[in-house]
Amino acid sequence: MPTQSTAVQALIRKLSNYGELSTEETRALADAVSAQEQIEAGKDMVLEGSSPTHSVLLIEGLAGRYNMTEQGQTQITSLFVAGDFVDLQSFLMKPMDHSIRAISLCRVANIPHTALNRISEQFPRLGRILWLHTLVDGGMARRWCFAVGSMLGPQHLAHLVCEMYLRLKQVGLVDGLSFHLPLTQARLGECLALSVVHTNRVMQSLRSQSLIRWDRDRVTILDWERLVELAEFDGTYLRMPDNAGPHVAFRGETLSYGSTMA
Amino acid sequence: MPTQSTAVQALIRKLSNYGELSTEETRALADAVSAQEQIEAGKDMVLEGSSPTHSVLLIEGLAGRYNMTEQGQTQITSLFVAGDFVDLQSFLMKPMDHSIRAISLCRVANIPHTALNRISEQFPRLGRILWLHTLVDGGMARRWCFAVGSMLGPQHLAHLVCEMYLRLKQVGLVDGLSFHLPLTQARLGECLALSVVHTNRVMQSLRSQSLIRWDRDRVTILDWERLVELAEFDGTYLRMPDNAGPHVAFRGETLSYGSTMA
DNA sequence: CGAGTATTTGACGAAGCTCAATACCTGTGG
DNA sequence: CCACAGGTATTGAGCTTCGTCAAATACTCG
Repeated sequence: MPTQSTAVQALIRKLSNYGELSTEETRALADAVSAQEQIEAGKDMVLEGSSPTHSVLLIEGLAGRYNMTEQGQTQITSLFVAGDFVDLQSFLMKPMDHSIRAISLCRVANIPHTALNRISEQFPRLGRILWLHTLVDGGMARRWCFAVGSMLGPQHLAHLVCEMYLRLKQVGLVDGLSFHLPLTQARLGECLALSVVHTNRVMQSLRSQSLIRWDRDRVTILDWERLVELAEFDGTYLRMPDNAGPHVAFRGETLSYGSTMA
Repeated sequence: MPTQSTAVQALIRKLSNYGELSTEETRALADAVSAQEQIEAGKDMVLEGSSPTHSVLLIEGLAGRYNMTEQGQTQITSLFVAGDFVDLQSFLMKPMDHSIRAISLCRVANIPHTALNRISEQFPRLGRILWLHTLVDGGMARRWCFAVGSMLGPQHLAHLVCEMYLRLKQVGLVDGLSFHLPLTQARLGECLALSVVHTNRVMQSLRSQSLIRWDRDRVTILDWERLVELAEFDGTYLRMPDNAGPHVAFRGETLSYGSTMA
């Protein structure tokens, strides 16, 4: 039986990317995390218009942030993997202006906003780290927007695969150049702002160029270098401490998150 | 000669949307704001790849956050108006993963990150308000992404006009249903992810429906109700304290930003 | 007036959408 | 084991939105 500690471990791993955590800080977080819950694939875990009293931490599974037009067209604006806070911003900003849905079966834990309030008062440095977490989330949203607006189908898909590879690698969920990504072509189209039919054709394009294999839930990168080149991928915006990709070039001298905190 | 106090006033007005500021907090901010600078239209004020030591406050003018593809195609992902912090996130997150350009002649002031650090330690509540400011910025980026991904030209332009109207109204820069917006069709196309030619045709579409007038730098809304309807516009994501539009419906019971702070 | 920029128009091509049909895959009950 | 149901992937055909190229028009400033 997975215990609460699994949730805390995921959270600690995520946050310590942005700064070391003391024993007291770790304990404070551990005390704040609720028991885990399961959420079925396709069910919403946070609803647009609601004013949450706690934030949701994703322990396992794939989730997505989305908005819908009145005709029911869905646009996914972020994907979340294990270790991600899916709605930390709801701590300070309510009501929700989007919903969050479990794409595969998810395990989540909650942290009450009262606890976040206490933690960030008592441990200002940890509060900073939480702030930074929301900033990285915002930076990823801007990059997603850039991709949706300026890339054609194949480039965009290549970009998404690069991003998901690095994010999953960071949390230890890749196997060589292969990883589990339970996105149907319909969901993928909602990420790329493409119809299902065209998503299928875009995927065939990358397959025929021997860039990726995508079989059911399993994605395999066949040529990382060419994939990065096609995507014009630069992972700076992911704010990862190590250059996680096999050959990824990060621009900029040194990655210095929160240098004013040092 | 506009003095430094102009900058502080704009900043105070902006931040007090999210919470009242005490005299001490106001003074701390005033002490932190530098003298003003001018930045010519078309010049960058913050560069991708750089690691700023201060954040830039826009006092007057129009600025835009953008990314460019290798072939030089530009995507604007945010617009900034008077009173906006254009890169508050660089306080904690460096290096920049995008640039910010003056679209018209801009007046700006700087706040050193060392000062932000001191302020947020000394006045935790004000620190929270700054955090919230970055969250609202992130929320606007997600909405922009939604719009780019899911709206056709005319609806998207209508949405942009609705947003800019409310944001400019909030800082007192509208005259009835008319406002100054120095965006050429080329720049507008970079916002909407459309070519200049098509942007022109989209604009003619809204004009021929008698929804807007857009003459040089001046935009006039001719029928707010129908414009909102076309755009499916819901201003919740702007987090404005009052329902600023002539007839805008905000969804959600009460706008409660930072309710955990109360 | 003349240069430079911004807007507008026309014609044609490319990217992507919709509709419709077909194939495939997986789990269920008989 | 098979048949079936429901979801997912794939293909083709015709259409829409939007891009590119090229040219003409208008506006602004010196």
